Amino acid sequence: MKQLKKKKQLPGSKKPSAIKAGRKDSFFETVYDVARLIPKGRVTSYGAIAAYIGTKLSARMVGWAMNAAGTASPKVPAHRVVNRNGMLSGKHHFGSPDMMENLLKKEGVKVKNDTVVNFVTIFWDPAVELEL
DNA sequence: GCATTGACGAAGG
DNA sequence: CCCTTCGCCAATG
Repeated sequence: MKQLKKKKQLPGSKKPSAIKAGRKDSFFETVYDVARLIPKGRVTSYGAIAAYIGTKLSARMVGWAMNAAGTASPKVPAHRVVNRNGMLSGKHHFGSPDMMENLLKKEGVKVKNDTVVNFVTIFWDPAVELEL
């Protein structure tokens, strides 16, 4: 990422993060909860979780939460979460780049070239499955 | 305290 | 159709 100081972040852009009022206290815990609900052999995308939570405009935060997920008490199945292309973007964060693929394959998810083959078929959308 | 980054996503050129 | 840029929000340097 080059990011040559394109626009500089505007000072004071701190908006009240209205995250699922009444759900979890932390935005992260909400993400963990949803991630843990992902059935075995199924995968979802960061955007799907973000949309379910309500922060679809900030799918990045979901990925960020996943980063902290590694330190969560029950390990969050972050390996079932991929980007909208079905690509295992966060495989480098599992300690080993092969671990994520291995885990997915173990659950019956076919991974080819760092990408979930039948991603569309096994895609698990919390907004649909859970029907908030 | 400001600048940069980050496991994304959608839109524009 | 591929690549670049912007947006969002939080954390880190």
